[in-house]
This record gives sequence, structure tokens and C-alpha cells, in this order.
Amino acid sequence: MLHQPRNDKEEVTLKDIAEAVGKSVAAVSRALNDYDDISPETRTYIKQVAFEMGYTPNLMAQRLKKRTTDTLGFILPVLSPKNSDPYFSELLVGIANEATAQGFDLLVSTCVPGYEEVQAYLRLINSHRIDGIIVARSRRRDPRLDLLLEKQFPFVVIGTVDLQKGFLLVSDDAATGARLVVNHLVARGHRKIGLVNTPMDLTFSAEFFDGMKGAMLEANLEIDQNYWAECDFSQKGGYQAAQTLLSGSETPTAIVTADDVVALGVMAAVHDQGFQVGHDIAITGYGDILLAEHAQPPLTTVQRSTYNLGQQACRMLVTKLRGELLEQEHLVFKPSLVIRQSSDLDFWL
Amino acid sequence: MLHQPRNDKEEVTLKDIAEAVGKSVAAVSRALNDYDDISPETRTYIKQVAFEMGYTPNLMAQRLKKRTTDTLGFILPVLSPKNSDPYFSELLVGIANEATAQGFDLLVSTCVPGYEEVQAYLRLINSHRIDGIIVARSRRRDPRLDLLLEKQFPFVVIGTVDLQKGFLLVSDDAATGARLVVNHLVARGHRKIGLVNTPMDLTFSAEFFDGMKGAMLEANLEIDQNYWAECDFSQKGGYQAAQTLLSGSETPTAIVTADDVVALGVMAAVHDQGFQVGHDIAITGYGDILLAEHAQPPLTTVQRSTYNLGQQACRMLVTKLRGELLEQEHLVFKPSLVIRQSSDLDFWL
DNA sequence: TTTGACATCTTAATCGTTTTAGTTTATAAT
DNA sequence: ATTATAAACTAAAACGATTAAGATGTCAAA
Repeated sequence: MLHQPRNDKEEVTLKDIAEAVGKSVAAVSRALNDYDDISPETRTYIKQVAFEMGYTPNLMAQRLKKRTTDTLGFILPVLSPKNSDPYFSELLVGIANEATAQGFDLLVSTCVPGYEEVQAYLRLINSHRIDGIIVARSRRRDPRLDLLLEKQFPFVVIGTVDLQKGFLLVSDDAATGARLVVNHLVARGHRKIGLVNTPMDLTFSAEFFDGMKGAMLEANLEIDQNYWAECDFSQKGGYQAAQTLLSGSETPTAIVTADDVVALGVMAAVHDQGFQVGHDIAITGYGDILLAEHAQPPLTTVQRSTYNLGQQACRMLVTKLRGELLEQEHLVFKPSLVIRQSSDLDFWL
Repeated sequence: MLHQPRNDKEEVTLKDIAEAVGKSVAAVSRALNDYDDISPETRTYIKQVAFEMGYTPNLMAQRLKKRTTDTLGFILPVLSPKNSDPYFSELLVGIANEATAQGFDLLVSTCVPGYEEVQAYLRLINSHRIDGIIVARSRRRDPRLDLLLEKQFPFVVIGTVDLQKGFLLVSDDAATGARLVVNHLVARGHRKIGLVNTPMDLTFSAEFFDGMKGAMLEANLEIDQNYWAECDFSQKGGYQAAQTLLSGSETPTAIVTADDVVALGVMAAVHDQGFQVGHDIAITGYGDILLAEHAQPPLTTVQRSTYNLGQQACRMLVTKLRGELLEQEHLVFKPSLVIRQSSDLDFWL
């Protein structure tokens, strides 16, 4: 008997298959799910017929019954419509790729950080839309984490090494990254080292700052108030921060930044003030985005495998959701320094 | 009678509310959905109790019953893990914001363009996960569109003006953009104008090329084979393309590109070859990404409201899905020229 | 012949909604 | 007193899967 793929609008259901093969709906369901109380012959026959009829399970029915959605949530913080942080793009790709590989869907929502944000998380976790959520760019005293912990909702955090370790965590090691940068600059003879940091309420920025401070102390240096600014993750922010940094009577010989995009802005400002980047003033970034390599001059930066951060975060969360054993709940990637010309031209000849 | 919000793990269902208020499940459902065969008093009472008990509808049950998912799909093409195109980031934010505003979820998947891609679309539309899909960066003879048309699946296309108009369409007008650029350069006295285009199988690139060719013809110019290259959407691609362009005996006095990120690469290459961007060689981009404004020198480019493209695409698709009247099925944004120093320094004094 | 074990299936309940087709009650019209 | 109409509800059947519990038949052992 040949079963045509149904090409009308009607959807093929288990019931249709059951009628076609002359068995019960339960038998068909169990056959398709490889239960062993269905004889091998019937099983292959049923699968064959299901295939011929073009059966695809109704996900909503499955999800209702199984009380699971096989979907992860990710909320993209959006500062301004145009602002597209390469960090989040890369993270998203890592997460989405891994989700697909694991058979999970990824639900993406957006939100401007602030009060609304918690509401957005609340909506997402209260409506059975998703099984778990990925939180990126964690903050100190992060209300999102409080909420998720309180609601006992599964989640993984990307972006800090040092939170109260009650949940899954994936991060690069910002402090070590900062140390690498400072050590490099100090070895080149720099002593007046400025900092353009990202907002200090982010755990990343705080850890970066601590790392830098530590490395500076070891070199008997400290972070001068006059060489210290803070800005958001944008080129414009970096540009403006650098302008104030350079407005004083003395200028630093090196400027460390906590983000590549910010560094690009700093480079532009330094250039516009008549300095030669890499010669008069060394500049470093963080992240090693694609643009860093082809900046003018190419940007010394800290390599962070953002894609892997997203991928591993997703993998860990899925593993946990499946109830499988997780070898480690905290994953920290060691960063490495990528030395390019923005800090490698001839100083102090 | 006071109904406590239930704080145990159990979910509040219509049945719970029904028992609490002493009415039937149907009455509760109808009350919450504002049917007019429930008396105003009961309706407000039921709503009150539902609120107090912390009721949130089970989405999967609703979706199963209503046979709709209130979810849109978007497949992010990913060339390489690190490659994060600002265009797609901005598009995504526009789409996601509008989806949220319309009460829709957004499902994001990734895929490397090619054979797999159609499979990814097929999976998505076959499994009742989404009600409609947003297709970006359309191609000539796009297999994705063939598939969607064949399956009669609702979708909207972003990125071309000129397809067989059987579906929803949102686009900027690349041809006009190219014309603006060429007219500007010609007015500045340029006659040897090179082109670094993006891949010609994209409708965008083809339309850009046509626009440029037309404008050149009107100025009695043509696109010289020696000044004509093609590359993918990356700074590296632009860098390499520009290198081949500049390797000949004669060099163009202006290089038009079809993408800002590519333009940044071209600028780097031009600079590295010892030319001064904006003075020796004018360079233009397309898109007006944030980085364009702070490039060195700031990049002349075509303003495209990518955020709005995403937003409107989403809005149109949702309107269509709701069965509401759509004033127009094709929306084309007129681009405008943003003149900056990369094409505006002193030539031909 | 009875009993148990096993393989292979079926019945029916369930998930939480929505919706169709009534039912009940009160009030108004005949 | 009967009938019609409307208001305010309810019962039960969906939606399409999964699954617990039970049924049936076959075969071997007691």
C-alpha cells in the first residue's frame, strides 16, 4: 500500500497515520519514539508510512504535554537603535549555532537596560515560552540574577568570574587580560598609563579595573585620576573620553581601554589631537574584534573568544536542562594578548 | 475573600480560578477574553481573582488550540563565526523591538548560506514553530523565496526593490543611493571612479551596480574593468579588493563601495599604499554605520535606515498575519547622501 | 489444564486552553 | 398563561500529542 505525501493544507497527525496503518494512536506515537514494546516490524512500517505521509509532529502539542519548550531565551540589551556591539553579535552567533546543534530554539528579545529590563525577563520566564535563559554582561548586584534565582529559573551567566557561585557561569578572565596589557606596556617603558574603562557597574569593567590596578601596583604605578575615564561601549564614547583625558597639561604615553570599539574612538581622538597613535601614544583594546586587525594602525588587544563564550554557555545550559551531568559549572577562558602596531612602534628610541 | 498569589511550584490554571470563583472554566476563559456574554460584575471579579492568584495563561495550550504561534522567524546568515555585520545587528534590533511591541516572539536561527540554508528554512516552516518569516539580503533567483512561495508560507523580504512582486517587500533604494554617490563624485571633478562592489548575486549589489552604471553613463563615464572589484561584507575583503584595484599602473581618483565595512577596509588599504584618503583618493561607503562617522577621515556614505527596515518589515508581516488591511505591500525608503571628509577634502585645487 | 511470563498492542486520561452548542433564568411580549 | 427574547452562564468537545494502566494472545513451565 502506498501512502502519498499529503499535499493539501491539512496537517498529518498521529491519528491519520494510525488510521493508515490500522493501529492505535498510542502505538504510532510509541513506534515513532522508539519504545521497545512495539515490534520492530511495526515500528519500521509505521515510520515508513509516517515519512511517506510527510508527518511532522505538532510542536505545540508536544510542548503542552511534555511541559518543556526546547527553547532558550536571550535578551539583547540595546542602548540605541543604531548601536550594534560586535560583542553581542558574536555572542549571539555562538549561542544560536549551538542551540540549533542541540535541537533547541532561540528566542531573542530586546530591551533597554533599566527598569523595563526586569519586566522583560519576568515576562519571558512567566509564560512558559522558554526553558532557560542566557544572561550576558552581568552587573554587580544584578537585579536580573536576583529575579532568576528567586524564581528558580534555569540560567547561565556570561561575563564574570566572581559572583556568588550558585549558578552556571561562563566568562573570560578580564583581570588577567588587563594584567597582560599592563605588563606589556610597562615592559615597553610606559609609566604614564591612562585608562578608558567601560561602566563600572558591570562586573567585567570592575574585574578589568582590578586586574589593571594590581598589575600597576606590581610595577609601582597607580592609576592617575587625571588619566582615568569611563564611557559606554561605543566609538563615540571612546572619542569623548579620550578628549577629556588629553585635555590636561600632561598626557599619558599609553591609554588602556576595556573595549575594542572604545579603543577605535580613542584612536580617532588621539589622532585628531595631532598625536600619532602607536608612536606618541600607545593604545590597547579588549576583545580582538575583526575591525581591530585592520585599524590604522592595527590595534593591540586582548583576544577573547566571544563565539566560544556563547557556544559554551548554551551548551552548559542545555546540558543542565536535560538533567545530564555537567563536568564543571564554571568555565573561565584565559585571554591572550595580541600585540599589534598601536602599541608596538618605536618608543623611547 | 482574598486570593493569595500562589507561590508554590504549581501553576495557576483556568480550572483553579474557576474553582476559586465558583464558575465554570469556560466562564473564566470568556471573562478574561472580554466576551460580552459574561456580566460586567463577574468579569471584573474574575479578572481580579486571576490577578491575585498570579495567573498567566499557558502559551503552549493557547497556541495548540488557536493554531497560531505568535512567533516570527529570522535566520541570520553567518559567513564566519567572528564576522558580525552591523547591518544585520541593526536589522535584528529593529525586528526584535517591533516584534515585542506587537506581542510577537522572535525566533532567531543561524545558517551558513548555501544548501544547508534552504534546509534551515524548511525545518523552520514545517514545524509549526513560527507564523511568518523575515528574509533579509535577498538574492537573484533566491531559493529561499522559491521555497516560501511554493509552501505558501507568509514572509517579508528585506533588501530589494525589484522582485516579482508577489509578496511583502521592504527595501532601501540601492540604485538611487549609488546615483547620489556618483553624482557627488562627478560634481567634484572625479572621472576615474573605481568600484568595490559586494557579491553580484545579491539583489542589493546588482541594483547598486545598475544605479552606478546609469549615473556614470549620464556623465559620459563607464566603469573601467581595471577599477572594478568585488568582495564579501568584511573589512578584510575591502582591504584585499582595494589592493588589487591599486596594483595597476593607473589608480582611480575615487573608489565607490557598496558597504561601509568594506569601505573601512578600502580606506586602510589606500592608506597603507601611501595615499591620503580624501585627498589623493576619495572613498565612499554605503549604510552609514556608527563607525563611519568616526572613521579617519570620516566616511562619506549613503544613509540607510536599517533599523526602520527591520521595524517596518516586522510590522507589515504582523499586519498581514493578523489579516488586517495593509495600505501598501511594498515599502521603499529613499536613501540620502552623507558627505564627510573621505570625499570632501581639497581636490583639484 | 492452569499459570505465569512476555511481547505487543489498546484504552483512556491528561496537558490548559478555546469554542460550539446548549441550558437556565428572568423579563417582556402576545 | 403561553411564548419569545435576551442575558448569563455551563458542559463537553476539540487541539495533537504522551503515557499510565490494562488488554490480548502466544508460548513455556508446572
